[in-house]
Amino acid sequence: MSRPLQAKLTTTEHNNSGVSVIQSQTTASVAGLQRVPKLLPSAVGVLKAPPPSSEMKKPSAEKDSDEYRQRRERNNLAVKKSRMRSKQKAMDTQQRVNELKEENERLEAKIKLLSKELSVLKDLFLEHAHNLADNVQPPAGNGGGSSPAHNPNDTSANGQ
Amino acid sequence: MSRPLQAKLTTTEHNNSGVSVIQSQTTASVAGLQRVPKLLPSAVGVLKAPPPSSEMKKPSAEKDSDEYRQRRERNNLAVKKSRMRSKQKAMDTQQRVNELKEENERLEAKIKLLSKELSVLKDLFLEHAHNLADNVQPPAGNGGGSSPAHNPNDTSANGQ
DNA sequence: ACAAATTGCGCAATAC
DNA sequence: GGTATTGCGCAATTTG
Repeated sequence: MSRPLQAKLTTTEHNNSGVSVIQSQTTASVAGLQRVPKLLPSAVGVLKAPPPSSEMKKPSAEKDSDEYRQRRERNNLAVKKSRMRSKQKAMDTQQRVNELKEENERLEAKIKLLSKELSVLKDLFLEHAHNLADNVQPPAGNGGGSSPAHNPNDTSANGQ
Repeated sequence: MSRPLQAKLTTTEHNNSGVSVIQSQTTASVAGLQRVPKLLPSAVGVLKAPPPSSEMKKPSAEKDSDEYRQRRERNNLAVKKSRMRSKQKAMDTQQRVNELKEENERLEAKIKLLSKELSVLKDLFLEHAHNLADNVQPPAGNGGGSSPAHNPNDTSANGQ
């Protein structure tokens, strides 16, 4: 029953319509507290001593304090900034994904092209090789039988 | 007054590990109630018509309402969910970037390899072509002089 | 009209 | 002693 309601117009800026969220806040804050801080092992050790006495460290004053208000405002600013950055970063990352995707396609296309070129050259090579083989073959005692059969072996399986 | 404190364990989900940070809690809640200015920013824009009468749409009741509380809780849940997703998405995107980057490197390496292969083949080709030219050249009146000299021209600059 | 999903915002705890 | 981050709840808005 210390401070019913009146803390609203303390601020010197933004909105502050008449709407009040008094108790809901309570609830909220309670919920907030509920959650345990992640770190500090010390807390763990402390969880056994629920100080029944002295519930609130900063009961009334403190929030009226000019200083408090100032700090809050500063923090709010920082928060805003931080969130903006965060959002920006997310967008940048997304952008990066798009760029990389494009680049990827480009590279893939190039690979395709090179592969094709390569296969053409290889074929040409084989052909020539065969021709050469046929020509080089000394027709020793050639009895009319022609055996141009060049073994149709593998085309050098492109392993990769 | 209406709803002192007790709203914490109403929910049936989330953590609530045994660990408790009692006093900070109190402080927090107090702080929460204390300040009220967090209402609608819309009000800011509405600065032209500050309805003196009927300040708050939901003055007292409404928040006590079981229904209100229920709605809030549901929304809180939804918010949490949404935020989780958002965060997850961000992480996924980042992951995607990494994957794409890797893929990119792979592709780039492959391109390098293929290029090399290609250039080798091309060189070979040229060489053969020259050899052929030399051979094909009818050595008419071969006087024992051997001229295997095939012009050492360019190695087909690899244009890119 | 309604419920879930998003979004902006402030608070407080914490990390740095 | 300060800013930066993070989780959270509220309320307004958007979306289906």
